[in-house]
Amino acid sequence: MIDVVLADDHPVVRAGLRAVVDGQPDMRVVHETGTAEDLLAWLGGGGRADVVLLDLRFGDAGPGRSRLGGAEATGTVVHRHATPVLVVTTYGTDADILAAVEAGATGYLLKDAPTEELARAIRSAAAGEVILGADVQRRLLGRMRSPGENLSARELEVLRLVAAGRSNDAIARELFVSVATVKSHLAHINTKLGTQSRTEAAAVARERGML
Amino acid sequence: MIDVVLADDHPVVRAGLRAVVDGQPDMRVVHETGTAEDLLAWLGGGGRADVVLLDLRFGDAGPGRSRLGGAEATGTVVHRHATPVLVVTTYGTDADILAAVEAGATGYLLKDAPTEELARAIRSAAAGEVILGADVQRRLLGRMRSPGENLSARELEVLRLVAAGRSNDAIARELFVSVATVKSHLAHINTKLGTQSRTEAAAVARERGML
DNA sequence: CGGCCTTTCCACCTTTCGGACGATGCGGCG
DNA sequence: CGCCGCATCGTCCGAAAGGTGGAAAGGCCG
Repeated sequence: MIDVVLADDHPVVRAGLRAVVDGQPDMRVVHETGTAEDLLAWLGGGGRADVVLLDLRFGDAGPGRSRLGGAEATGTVVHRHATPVLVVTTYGTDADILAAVEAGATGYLLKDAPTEELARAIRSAAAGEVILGADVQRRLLGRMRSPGENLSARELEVLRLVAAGRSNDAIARELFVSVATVKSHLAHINTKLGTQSRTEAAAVARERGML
Repeated sequence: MIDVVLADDHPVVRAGLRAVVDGQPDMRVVHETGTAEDLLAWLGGGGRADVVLLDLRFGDAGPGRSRLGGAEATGTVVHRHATPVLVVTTYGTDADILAAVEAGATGYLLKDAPTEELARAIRSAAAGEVILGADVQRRLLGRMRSPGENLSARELEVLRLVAAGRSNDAIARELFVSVATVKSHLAHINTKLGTQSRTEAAAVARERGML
């Protein structure tokens, strides 16, 4: 019997996952939670499971912004509690997937996956195998081919502000550097992304999920 | 007994909605579908329901792009089949909400709404009442207050290209007008949105879901 | 240690944008 | 009919952004 923990901030989705899991003869839901903190608290308090299903987007919409992201939670669960994490999320942007995989997620599925695929993935995850959905694999490959992610931390920071619509001057003031530096970073960004302008860089960044 | 039809392309979410509905003593699921075409075919083929729960985002992720959007489906169901539609979707951008409300949706809920709220909304919708989730109401108000959507069709077209990273020159060539015209539109856009630059306008446009 | 990358900055120059005018023609509306 | 909003073009000018070509300081790694 596979013990499954559900961690998703959408009650409806949680109910759906529960329905799928309960519909399988060889698995059951042992805990259900809507926040990452809850999940870690339960695991820290003696709870144990064979696999954790979690949504990468925790507290994304509400005004009480990100307290604990899904990626961090994944890392903690995998490393501290030695429990495989199967990430089940709605929108699989490249950045999300990469973050999850880097955090040590055992699998990554989109919510529009059929229920049989989900059940199969849970069994694989419980067995310790790494499984990525077909969609996800395609996206990962596409990402690898594209010349992405060479950006340094600073450059990414600049890019984020550019995408937010700030001017070079505003960015310079915000980062406590000179305008020349911002322009320099931006020049590198444009080179690395193969773009011609700040706006195009912002568009490409969004497309690739680097926001 | 309230007869409910589920229309959502995510099997997991569908299972969740079914679990919620089946958990209520006064309602039941009479049909379940993953595409808008299916939904319309079922209704057209003699099926009837007291309320339709549907996801605005149909066929959004896959490569086989949008065939029939949730908004169009909503309009058809409401007007042709005189059946109330309760939109239940993940991300409630202003544009989505507006589209749904304009299409005649009876209600609009985010998927992170608690199950009781969902059940209440279904009852209200079946009774013909218009109900918007608390989150949604807040967003709509915020939208109304903000000086948005005064943009003309042409301006919006320009804005879209700007957000895609095109230069004025490229936009001019793409729209078969002169650069002066593009600049003129952009000037109006910046005035209407209260922005200072193309990049900022693009950022604001994304934030407000005008993409 | 000597490259290599990152981050910071500079100067000079060209291109692009944005603001501030104005002008035309078109279509709707009272 | 005049007025207004929209779309289309124009000019002039200053500001912002981007390209080129540097340079210096610090970190990392073989």
